[in-house]
Amino acid sequence: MSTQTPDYDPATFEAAAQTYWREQKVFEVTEDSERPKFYCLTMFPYPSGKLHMGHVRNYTLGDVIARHKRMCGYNVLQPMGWDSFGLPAENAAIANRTPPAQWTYANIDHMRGQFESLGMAFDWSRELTTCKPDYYRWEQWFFTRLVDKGLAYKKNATVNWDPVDQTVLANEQVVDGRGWRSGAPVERREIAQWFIKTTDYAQEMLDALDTLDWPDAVKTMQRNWIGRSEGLSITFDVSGSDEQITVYTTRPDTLMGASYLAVAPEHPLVDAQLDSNPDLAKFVAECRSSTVSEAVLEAQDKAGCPLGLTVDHPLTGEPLPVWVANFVLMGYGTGAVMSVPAHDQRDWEFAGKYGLPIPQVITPADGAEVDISEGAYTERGLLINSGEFDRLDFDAAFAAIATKLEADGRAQRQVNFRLRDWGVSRQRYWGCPIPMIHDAEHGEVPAEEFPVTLPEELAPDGSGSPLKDYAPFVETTSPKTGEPAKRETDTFDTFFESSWYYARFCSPGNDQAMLDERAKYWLPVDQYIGGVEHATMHLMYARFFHKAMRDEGLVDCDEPFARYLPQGMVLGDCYFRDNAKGGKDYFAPDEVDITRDDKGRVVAATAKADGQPVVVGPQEKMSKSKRNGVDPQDAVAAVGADAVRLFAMFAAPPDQTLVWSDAGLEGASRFLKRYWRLVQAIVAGDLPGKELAAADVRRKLHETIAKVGDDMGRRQSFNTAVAALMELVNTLYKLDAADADAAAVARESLLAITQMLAPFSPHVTHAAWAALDGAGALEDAVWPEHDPALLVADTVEYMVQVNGKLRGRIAVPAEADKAAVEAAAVADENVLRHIDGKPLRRVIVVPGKLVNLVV
RNA sequence: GCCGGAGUGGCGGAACUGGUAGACGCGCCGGAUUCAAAAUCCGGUUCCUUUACGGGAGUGGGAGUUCGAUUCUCCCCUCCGGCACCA
Repeated sequence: MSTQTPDYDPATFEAAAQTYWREQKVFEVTEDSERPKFYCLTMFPYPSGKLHMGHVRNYTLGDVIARHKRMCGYNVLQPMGWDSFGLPAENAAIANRTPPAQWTYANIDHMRGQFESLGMAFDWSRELTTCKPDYYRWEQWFFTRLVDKGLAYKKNATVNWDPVDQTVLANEQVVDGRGWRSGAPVERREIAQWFIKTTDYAQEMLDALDTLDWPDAVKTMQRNWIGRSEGLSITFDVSGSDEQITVYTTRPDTLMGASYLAVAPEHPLVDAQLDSNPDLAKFVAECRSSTVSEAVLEAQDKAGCPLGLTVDHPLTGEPLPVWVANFVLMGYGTGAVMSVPAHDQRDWEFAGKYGLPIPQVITPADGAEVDISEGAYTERGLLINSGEFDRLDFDAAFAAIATKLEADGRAQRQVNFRLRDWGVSRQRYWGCPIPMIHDAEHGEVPAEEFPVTLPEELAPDGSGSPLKDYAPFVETTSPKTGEPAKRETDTFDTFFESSWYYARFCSPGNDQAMLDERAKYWLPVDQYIGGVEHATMHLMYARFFHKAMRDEGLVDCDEPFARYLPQGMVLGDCYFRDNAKGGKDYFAPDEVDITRDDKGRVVAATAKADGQPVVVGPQEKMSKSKRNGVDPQDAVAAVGADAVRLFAMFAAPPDQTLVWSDAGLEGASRFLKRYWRLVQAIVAGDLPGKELAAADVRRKLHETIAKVGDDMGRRQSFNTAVAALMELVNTLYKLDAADADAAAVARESLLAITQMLAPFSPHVTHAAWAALDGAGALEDAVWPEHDPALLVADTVEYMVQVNGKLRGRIAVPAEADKAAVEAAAVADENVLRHIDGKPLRRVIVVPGKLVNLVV
C-alpha cells in the first residue's frame, strides 16, 4: 500500500473538518421519535469580548459529551446562544461613550467565530441572543402571567445608593463601603421593587432534589440555601405599649434563656426612637451607610445599641431589653430575633461584648458538665432553670412551650424557609424592560403588547439609567383606559433571561408562542455543564422558572436539568515583584526565564527584560490584572484546536481547578503527532514495533475500550479516558510487526482509537478516519464495544502482605482456591523471611487481589 | 461570620466499593539518531538508607476504627467557590 497521507498539520485538518461540518449541516438536528434524544447544554456565555481559557474548558467538556453521546446512537442537541444583557456592556458603554448594543453585537460576532475555530459541534440554527426582542418578548409575556396569578408582587427592598453618581450600585460595585467610580460612602436606600414568589415552590424544590443526578455537594448547597426549618413564631408585647415584635426561633426550648431581643436597623420600631436618642441615631446612621451585601455584613464586627424599649417575656412577664444589631437583616424573616446567649454562639459573643446576662437553660442529656463562660452550649439537651419545663428534652419542651403559648395566642408553630422571594427589579438600562405601566387610575397595569422594546441607541454615562428620561420609551397609554401613562423603567435581573433559555433553544423561531411541542420532545436537558459558582442562584432560579412554566402548561417535566456537571476554574502561573506602593507588578509567563536544578525543581526566575529576579507566586485564576492569562486563540495558532481541547480535558478532572501549562499543552500536541504517525504507518503497512504479541495488544485494546467507555459515560472522568488512550498508543508502538495478526490488530486498534479520540480532538481524527477508510461519517460511527471474553486472564497476581506490609507478589492460576493461594504465599522466599518462623494468627485472602498474613 | 469543596513526587494528576500509593502527561537525568541543532526514539526518575538483595518513611497536621486507611470517624490548619444587584 502506498497511499500518501499528509503531514500532521492542524490548520489543514481544521479547515477541512470545519468546512465539512458547516456545509453538510452535520450538527443541525430535528425531533426524531425513532431515536433516543440527548440534550447536552453548557451554560451560555456572557459576550464579554473574546473567549478565555475558562470558556474553552467549559465548552470542550460539553462538546466531548455531546459528540460521545451521538456516537452512542442518540439524537443529540447541543445549541449555543448569548446571555447578552448585563453590567459589563453598560460599563463599556460609559467608558467608550457608545451604546452597549454595538459593543455587545460586535463581541458576539467575534466569539461565534472563535467557537467555530475550536470545532464545537453546535447547532447554530438555534442560536439565541437574550438582548433581542424576539427572545425577551416572551419573558415579558410570562412575567405578566405571573402577575395575573399573584406570583409577582411589589414591595420595598434595600439597595446600595451612590449619593454622588445618584445611582444604584451592584454589590460588586461597592468597594470597602464606597462607590467604585465616585469613591463616596454608599447609603442603603429602600425602593419599591418587583418580587417573584419563589418561596411558593420552596418545598417542591427541596423535595425534587432527590430526583436529580447532581453532585451531592451541589444538592447540599441547595438544601441549605432553601433552609427548611420547623420552629415557633413568637410575639412579644412591647412594655407599656400596643406595639409588638414577632420573632421566629427553631429553639423554643431555650425561651427561658432569652435575655434580649435584637432588631434590624430598618425595623419599624426603630424610627420612632431616633429623635429622642442621639446615640441610637448615630448607630443607625452608621449601619445605614454601608453595603447591602450579606457577606460583608456577616463578616464585620458584631455591634449593637440599646433601643430604649423592653418587651415582656411571654412566659414570665419579665422585661427584656431590645437592642438594634448590625447583623439582623430586615429583608429576612421578621427583622427581629430572640437572643439566647447561653445556647447560640453569635448571641454569646454579643452578650459578652455588651455585658448582657447569659442564663443557662439547657444541660447535656448525658449529665456532662458544660462551662457557659467558655462559650455557648448549642447542642440539644435537657431544660434547667425553666420552671415547669425543667428536665424536658428538646421535643417535649418544644411541644409544651408551643402549646402553652398558642393557647395564649402568643405563638404559632411554623415551617420556615431561608429561601427568599426573588427580587427582579434592576435600576439599569441594559436589561429587559419590566412590562408594567403606571396608570394614574389603576396603578400597576401589565402591558398587553409584546415586546416592550428597549431602545438600543442610548448610551449610559454613569448617572443612572438613561431610560428614565427617555420620553419615546416612557410615554405611553394605559391598556385599561387609553389615557396617557408611564412605562416602568426598571429592567429585569439578568438571571431572568438565563432562567429559561435552555427551553427556548427547543422552539427556535416561534413568533407565536414562548415554547411549543418541540420543547416537550427535547426537555429536560439531559446533561448540563457549567461553573459551580452557579450552584445556588442560577440553578435555583432556573428550577423555579421551569416549574412555573410547567404550571402554565409550557413544558411537561418537573425539572430542567437531569444531570449536572460543575466544572472548575482555569489557573495560570503568576510571577511578580513587590513594588514601592505595597502592591505587586506582575510579569507574563513569556516575560520570565526559569532556572531549574537537576531534579527539575524551579530554583529561580528572572525577568527577560532586565535579568533581575522575580517572585514565583502561587497559581491563580487567569486574569488581566495578574497577567497570567493565556489567549485561546494564541494557543490554537501554536498547536491547533485539537491539542488545546485535548489538554483542557487531560490536565485535570472536570470539577477540579485546572492549571494551564504551555509545556503540558506541548505534551498533548506531541501525543496527537504520535497518534498521527501511527495512522501513517498503518496506512503504509509499515508497523514500527517488535516486543508485544498481537493477542496481548488486542487484550489491551479491549481493556481500553471498556475503560474509556465507562470513564466517558458513567464516571465523566475525561482525564483518565485520555490517559488510557495514551497508554494504548504507547502499547501499539511496541506491537511485534512480525506477528501474523499484527496488521489486523493494529488496524482494529487504530479505528477504535480514532473513534474514542474523536470527541476530544475531532479534526485530526476526521482526517485519520478518511485515511483509514473508516465506514461512514466519523461523527456517527457507532461507539466501539469491548469483547468481555478477551478480558479474562488465566493467571492472577496476588500481593502478599505480612502484618499489613507488602513483602512479595505471587502469580496464581485464576481458579485457585483460598488454600492454594495461601500455600503459594507462604512459599515465597521474602515472605518466609518476614514470617520468621512465627505462627500464623490469621490469614486474610481478598480474591484476585491480595493475601495478608498476620503473625 | 455562614454554606460547600480541595490539599498525594520537582509540577498537573491516578488509585472507581477499605486492599500494589504515584497510572498518564510535564519537567529533569542518561543514551540513540545528527556535522550540529530541532524534531523523534529508548531507558531512568517519591524521599532516606544500602555496592547489591533488601530495609525504613511517606497522601496538609493530630487522634481514632481496622488484619489493612489517600479512601471511614472526630478535631485542627491552609487555600478556593457561594452568600441573594458580577455573570
